[in-house]
Amino acid sequence: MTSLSTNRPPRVTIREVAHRAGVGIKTVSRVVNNEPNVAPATAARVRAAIDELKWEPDAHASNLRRTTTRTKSVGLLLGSVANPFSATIHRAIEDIAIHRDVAVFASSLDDEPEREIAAVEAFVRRKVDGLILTCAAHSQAYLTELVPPEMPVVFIDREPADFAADTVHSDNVGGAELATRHLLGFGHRRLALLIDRREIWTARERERGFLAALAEFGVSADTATIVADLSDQDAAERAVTTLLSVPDAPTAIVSGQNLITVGAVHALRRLGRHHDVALVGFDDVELADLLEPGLTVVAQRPQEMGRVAADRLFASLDTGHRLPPAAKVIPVDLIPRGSGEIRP
Amino acid sequence: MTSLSTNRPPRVTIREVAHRAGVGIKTVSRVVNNEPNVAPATAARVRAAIDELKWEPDAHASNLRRTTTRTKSVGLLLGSVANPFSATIHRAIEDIAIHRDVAVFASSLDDEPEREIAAVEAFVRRKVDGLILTCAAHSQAYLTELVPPEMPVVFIDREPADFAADTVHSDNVGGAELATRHLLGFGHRRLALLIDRREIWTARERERGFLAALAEFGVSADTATIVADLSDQDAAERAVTTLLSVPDAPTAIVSGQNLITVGAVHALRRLGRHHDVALVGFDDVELADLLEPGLTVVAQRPQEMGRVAADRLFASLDTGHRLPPAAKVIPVDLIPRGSGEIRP
DNA sequence: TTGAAAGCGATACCAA
DNA sequence: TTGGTATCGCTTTCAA
Repeated sequence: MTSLSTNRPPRVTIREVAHRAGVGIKTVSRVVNNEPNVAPATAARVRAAIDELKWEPDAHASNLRRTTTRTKSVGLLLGSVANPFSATIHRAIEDIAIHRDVAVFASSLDDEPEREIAAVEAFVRRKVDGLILTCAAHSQAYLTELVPPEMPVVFIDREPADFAADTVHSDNVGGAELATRHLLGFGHRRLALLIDRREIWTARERERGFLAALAEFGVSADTATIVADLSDQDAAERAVTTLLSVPDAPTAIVSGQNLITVGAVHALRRLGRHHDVALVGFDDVELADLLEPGLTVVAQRPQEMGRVAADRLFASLDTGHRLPPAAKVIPVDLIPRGSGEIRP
Repeated sequence: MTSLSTNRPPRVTIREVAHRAGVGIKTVSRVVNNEPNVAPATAARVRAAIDELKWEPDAHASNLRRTTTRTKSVGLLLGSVANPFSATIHRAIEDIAIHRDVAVFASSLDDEPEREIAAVEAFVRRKVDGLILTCAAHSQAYLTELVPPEMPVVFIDREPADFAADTVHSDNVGGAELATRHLLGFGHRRLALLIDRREIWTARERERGFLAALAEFGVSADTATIVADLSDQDAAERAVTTLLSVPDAPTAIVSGQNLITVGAVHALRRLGRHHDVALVGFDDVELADLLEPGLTVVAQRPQEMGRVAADRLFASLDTGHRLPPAAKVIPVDLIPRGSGEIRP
């Protein structure tokens, strides 16, 4: 083998454009970067030359010398891109980003703390302009040294610890209260709560709301069963099966998350108890209205969450630095469809 | 405001590392790029200097001069990141990419041709290493001039036109045949097919399969109703309502896509015909097994599709050039759950 | 309003 | 096995 032919395609450079337009390269640079002090006629000639030559500025070359470099990309950390809740957030963010010609990197964490850090590292290394993250780790202190001080960060769905930044999340306490109060209002006194691992902030918040509603109705927490550590559908299904097999079993269930809800519905159906045990799920699921009975849920607004988070991120990006951290709480909506209106 | 302070952090450069290690910069370059011809002792000294100075090579500077530049990112074009089918593909690809430290950009096209081209442009401009795309445009000829000749491209879910590259898709014709044959086997003779716009390749393929099965059973295509241009749930719901309002209405429905299936189920329920009109959907949907009757579907294997597509992309990337285009057809699975086993 | 010259931080080539 | 030097394509600086 002799000619290892670099085969580099004959790139069009700024120099050729400048020559074609009969100006200096600095003037071409001014035009493409919308800098002031270019005569309209000159700018027009330059633009014509750019079009004729089909020149595209080389991003690497620009960013090399530039002080404030933008990759026009953002990093998004989610539970899983395959989870409908996360996917809806993702789409909402993409819809805002695309208007600004910003591309979105997404990464699935599966609630594993190490993956959160690895993903942040990976995105920072790729020099994303900003980060939107659903945190999985116990503390976000690591962000202080990992993320450049001017890079905007927005937390979505969960509040961070040891790191101050914008946060957007559902009214978890209020939503769980609403669900629980709804069941209590229908006469239930033996309730169960099914939640994910307590390391997860939303699980803790929803538990707080559940307990607050019980207290409000003067129902002792001792009469309630709380099953935690339910991180997938199968675990939830097994938990409900066990739950209902004991004497004085709960007559109503609050599910703390969409996967748990689906698992619970499966269990109730298999046991033939779906017309008998009340169920309210946190977060809506597809086809919930077509089940028999319809599935009552406290619906979140993932699209709104994504939109608000993206707006906030771009606001920081526009001002050129992080805005003072603010927290935005998104309301939830109780949707009665049948399963939550069953009496004990 | 006075000091617009560039605030550029004092960057560590390769020069300082070379000085510290007592070598030339080219030797440092050799070490970080694992090039041959470096004495082990020298390499060790260089590595020590890199660690001490915490030097990280500047990606922009490297990529500027480098001929074969890798950003360790790939672009993924999907129907919508919020559609469960697309989202599952996305996740499968991410799971493979992450092992190679490759990040994934995703873009939702909503089946709009212009967005396909815009998304490809956006990704090429960001110098992704490869592209996986569900095409929405009529022709992919544009890729020839838009995409660098060595950049690997894999089509997923749909076959491209006017551009040869790897393709991964379901057995659409076979799947539609399977669904239709299933209904014909239960005695149905007046069938309806609900599909998306015929510009979409999968819609055309599934129509072919539907017609083939009819022919196989000696049923004239004239007795069948084909409703096309159904691109969302509402349209499907309306179509089914209209469909069943005429005399000699179809007794069985084949739905060509997940959104259409959900719309059809809604219509049947609203009309109270769900125990009466048979339905087989293409592509599985969440909770399908808990409906009454259960929803019979021809399930696709989105996870397998994503995995195969990603494997193929990385195989091309590993060899350093596009592999000869190959087509991989992924099997589908008929899952009988009740709605497809209703007799006329 | 304009442009010439001096980098930016790495890689490529070639001589030592 | 090494390292000097010429780039890479653009932004910055500064003088015209």
